[in-house]
Amino acid sequence: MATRRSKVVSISSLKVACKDCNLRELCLPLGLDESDMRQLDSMIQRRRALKRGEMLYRTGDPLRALYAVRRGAFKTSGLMEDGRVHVTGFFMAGELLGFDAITADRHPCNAEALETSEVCEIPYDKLETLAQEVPGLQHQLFKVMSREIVRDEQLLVLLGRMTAEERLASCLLSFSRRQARLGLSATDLSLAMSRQDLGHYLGLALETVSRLFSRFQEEGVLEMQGRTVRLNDLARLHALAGASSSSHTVHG
Amino acid sequence: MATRRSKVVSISSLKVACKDCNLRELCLPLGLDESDMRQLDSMIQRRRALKRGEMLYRTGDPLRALYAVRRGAFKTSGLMEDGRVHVTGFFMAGELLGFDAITADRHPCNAEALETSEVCEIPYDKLETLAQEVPGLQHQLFKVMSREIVRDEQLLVLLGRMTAEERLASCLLSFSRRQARLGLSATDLSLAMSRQDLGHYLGLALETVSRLFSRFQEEGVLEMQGRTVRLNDLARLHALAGASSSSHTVHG
DNA sequence: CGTAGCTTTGAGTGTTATCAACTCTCGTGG
DNA sequence: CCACGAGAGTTGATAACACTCAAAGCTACG
Repeated sequence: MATRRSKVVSISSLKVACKDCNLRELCLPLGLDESDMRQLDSMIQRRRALKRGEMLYRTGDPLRALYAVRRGAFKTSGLMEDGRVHVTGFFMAGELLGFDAITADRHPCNAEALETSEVCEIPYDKLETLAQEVPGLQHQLFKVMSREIVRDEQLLVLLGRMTAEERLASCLLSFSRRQARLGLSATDLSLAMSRQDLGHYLGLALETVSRLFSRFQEEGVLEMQGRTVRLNDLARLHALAGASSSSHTVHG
Repeated sequence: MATRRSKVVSISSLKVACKDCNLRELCLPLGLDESDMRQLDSMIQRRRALKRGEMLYRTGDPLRALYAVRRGAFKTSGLMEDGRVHVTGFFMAGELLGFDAITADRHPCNAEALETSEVCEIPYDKLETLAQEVPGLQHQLFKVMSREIVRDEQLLVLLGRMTAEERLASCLLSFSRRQARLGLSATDLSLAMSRQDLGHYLGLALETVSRLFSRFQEEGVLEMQGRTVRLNDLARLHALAGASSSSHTVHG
C-alpha cells in the first residue's frame, strides 16, 4: 500500500506542463512564447518512468519519439560485433536524446536508465510538423542538434588526444557544470554510473578509472567514497583537464 | 595569361545550378522538387574556390554560411590550449560542413582545404527562413544533421574502443564507400591528406599510420605509393576493421 | 638541382590494458 | 539482526600496444 501511494505521487509529478517545468529554460521550450509552448506541451503524449537498468530504446528500434530527461540519468551505448561496448553519452535532466535516430528512422544505439528516471516523450513526426509552423521551435531544434554535434566533437578530442588523467578530469568538470546549470552544487556529485560505464565512455579500462579517482583523492583534488564525489579544487581539476580551447562554450 | 584563362574556366564551372549538379542526390537538394530546388539555388549567393591550405573558416568566426563541398576535400580541426591538434572530420564532394556553428553562432573549429576545392556557400539565416517555408528542406536538414551526429558517434567508437589497425581499416573503408557513392572507384583512392592528418583524425601518431600502411601492404590488403592507395581486398579490410554493428548504415 | 616537407623505418620507452586477488557495499533472506 | 552472496570497486604485477625520439629516404616544387 505504501508503494502504491508513492507510485500515485510519482505519476502526478509526471503531469507537469512545459510552462511549469523547472527545466524549460534548458530544454526544448527555450525561447518559445507561451502559446507556442502550449502547442508543444499538448503534443507530448505521455511521460514515462523507468527504473535503473530499464531500456528507453534499443539499437534498431524505429524512431517514434525524441526524449527529454526530466529526472534521473541515461547512458547511450553502441556495441561492436565482437561485443566491445562504447558509451557514447550520458544524459541528465533537461537534456534531449534520440536525435541520432532521425537520419535512418531507427535508433542506432541503446539508451538505458542509470537510476530511477522520468522522460517526456516527444513524437518525432508531430515535432517536425509543429516545427514547420513555429519558427522558434525549428530554430531551437537546429540549435539543440548543433549543440549535440559540438558535444560529440569535443568528445572526439577527448578520446583522440587526451591522456587518461585529462579525460577523467574533463568528464568530472562536465558533470559539475551540468549540475550547476540545474541549480545544484557544482562540487558535490553523486555519480549515477559505474566505473565500468565511465571507462566505456572515456575509452579507458575500469581499473584505470578507479586508479585515477584514487590518485585525484591522494592529491587532494577531490574526496570520494564510491559514487559520491566532492570536487575540492575545481581550478586544479581544470588544469588537469588540459582544456581544449572551446571546452567552456557548450554544455556549461 | 594561361593561368588567367584557366581561372576563367574554373569560375564558369562554379556556376552550375543545383538542378544541374551531379551531387544533388547526395547534398542538400535531396528530396526537393524542382521549384523548391530553384529557391534553394537562388539563395546560394556565391561559390568559392580555395587552394590547398586555404581556410574556409577559422575557430571563432561568426557563422555566416554552411558549405557544401562541390570539388576537392576539407579537414576540420580543433586545437587544445597546449597546441595539440585533433582533426574532427574530412569532408568530400557532396558533403556539408558548418553545422557545429549553429548552436553558438560561431565556428568551433577550423576548416581547411586539403587540395584545390570548390564550395557552395549557403547563408545560414536565409536557409533557416527557407526551411520554415519548405517542409522538404526542413526535413532534409534534420536528416543531414542527424547523420552528422551518427557519424560522430561512430568516430567515438573508433577512437574509444578500436585498435590502431582497426581504426585505419575503418577509415579506408569509409573513404572507399564515399568515393563509390560519387560514382568513382571503390578501390583506387587518392588521399588528399597527410599521414599526420590521418593520425590526428584517428588518434594515432603519424609514424603509427605509416607503419600500418606498410603492414597492410606487406599483407597484400592494399598497394600504395605515397598517397595513392589501391585496396586489393575489401573483404579482408572489413575483417580488419572489426566493424561496429551499425557501421554500414551511414556514410556509405 | 637543391631544399623543405613528407614518409618510412628503427630502437627504446611509457602509458594504459590485462590478469588476478582482495575488499567493500548493499540488498536479501535466514 | 546478522550472515551471505553478488556486484562493484580497489590495488598490484606484468605485458603490450602505440608513442617518442632519431635518422635516413623520398617527393615535389621552386
